[in-house]
Amino acid sequence: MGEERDKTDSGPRPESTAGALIAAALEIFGRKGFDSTSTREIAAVAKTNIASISYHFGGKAGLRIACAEAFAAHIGALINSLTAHEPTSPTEAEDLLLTLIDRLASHLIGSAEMRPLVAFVLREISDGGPGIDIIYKAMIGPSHQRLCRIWALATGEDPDAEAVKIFVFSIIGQIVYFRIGTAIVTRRMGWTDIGPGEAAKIVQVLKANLRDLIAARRRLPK
Amino acid sequence: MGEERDKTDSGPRPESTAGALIAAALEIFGRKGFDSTSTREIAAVAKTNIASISYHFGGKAGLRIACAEAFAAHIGALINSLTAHEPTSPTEAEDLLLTLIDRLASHLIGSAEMRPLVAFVLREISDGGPGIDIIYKAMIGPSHQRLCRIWALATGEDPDAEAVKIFVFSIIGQIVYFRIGTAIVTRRMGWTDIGPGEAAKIVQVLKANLRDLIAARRRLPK
DNA sequence: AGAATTCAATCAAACGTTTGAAAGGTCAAA
DNA sequence: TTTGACCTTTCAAACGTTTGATTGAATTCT
Repeated sequence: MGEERDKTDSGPRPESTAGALIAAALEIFGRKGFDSTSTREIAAVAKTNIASISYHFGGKAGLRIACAEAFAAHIGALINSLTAHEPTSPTEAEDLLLTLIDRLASHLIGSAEMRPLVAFVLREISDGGPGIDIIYKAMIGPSHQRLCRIWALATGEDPDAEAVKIFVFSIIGQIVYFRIGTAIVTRRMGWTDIGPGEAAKIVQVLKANLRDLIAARRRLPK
Repeated sequence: MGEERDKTDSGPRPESTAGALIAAALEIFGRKGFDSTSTREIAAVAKTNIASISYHFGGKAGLRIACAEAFAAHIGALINSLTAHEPTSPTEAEDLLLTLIDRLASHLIGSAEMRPLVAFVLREISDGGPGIDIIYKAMIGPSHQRLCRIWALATGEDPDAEAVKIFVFSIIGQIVYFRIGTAIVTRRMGWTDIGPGEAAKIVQVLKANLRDLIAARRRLPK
């Protein structure tokens, strides 16, 4: 029973061997994919022995799940911090919506700190990996539901309507694509990469889009 | 100990070994990723010997590039067929824009025929594979540039403006996400998968979004 | 016949995992 | 305080399997 976690620190711990393995695996899994990552490379980056992976996580697959759990734990606090305030009026909901999209996009696109975590999650999703379940429950499910509620309050639509759910996904899709298709975007834009400066320009466009969409829906009577 | 193969078959199409390998690789690469796909599985699906891959394409990496080229050739005709008509007025541009998004989204999300091709391309993009160059030149570059032109005509903005380019990517991102995040979307929506029926609902939302965004931009004076 | 292609068999390298021993820590008994 | 048994953790080495690629003979086509 060698399971222990440090509650004072957020994210994977670089101190213990298990924490170092999770941190290393999270980064390499995200960058190269699960199958393309060898246990030897993970152990080397974590500065430990290969056998530690089997010892602590039962194997490579177990380490993958531990990475998803570590991400969920790390992102949980961030989600909760954004869930503190609940809007009561449509205008308040609109402001909150714009703020949330700003934060979400900045973290997803621009943040260098979040880059490995985001890469891991996106790869897990597009690969249909076993981490989807954990990630969905910890992050996507609650976030999407909440965004639907706020959007419904802002526009007067039904938060449980199919079209509203799809719409919220389309907004998220706008953001996610700039991470997935970074190689394409940078090439077309003439950028070398998407740093904070480029991310700011993108966020500006996405916020303008959302503003226009809210205005268009608000104009329609219930 | 072998099974006889009738070469004088009257099968549906007499496919060459190279063609069968490309078709098989395209499908498996798209579904499982390049590294996770073994040459043995490709050869088995293509009903040929492993050595054929090295013989025809010089190796696994060569087959990957051949897949990208095959996709580019296949998609080139489709792109050209949509590029036939050039709009002259803003309203004409708006109609064309909506039509193009409809076609693009239907092919990307709903089409069962295109599914393997789309999966391969998206994986190549997110993996930063060597096929990006071919795919960009054959499909993404021309398409994006053209969409920028049409959008600019519809709204009176500058087709070379940075914000316009980013905006067009955001529209594409809306579509792509429903392919990338199919596992997430179906789970939240309570669907089993995204077939033609679900795709139609999504396209409807995306077209409404685009309509609203055009109206909002059009309203602003030049 | 001669070139082009496909085949079974085989190669070295890399893979994830396992092994048994060594190292580190804890704690009750001496 | 010292001792020694016990448990956890780390380590080098090796395991069997699978990988992409290659070989030379067999087959097919021109």
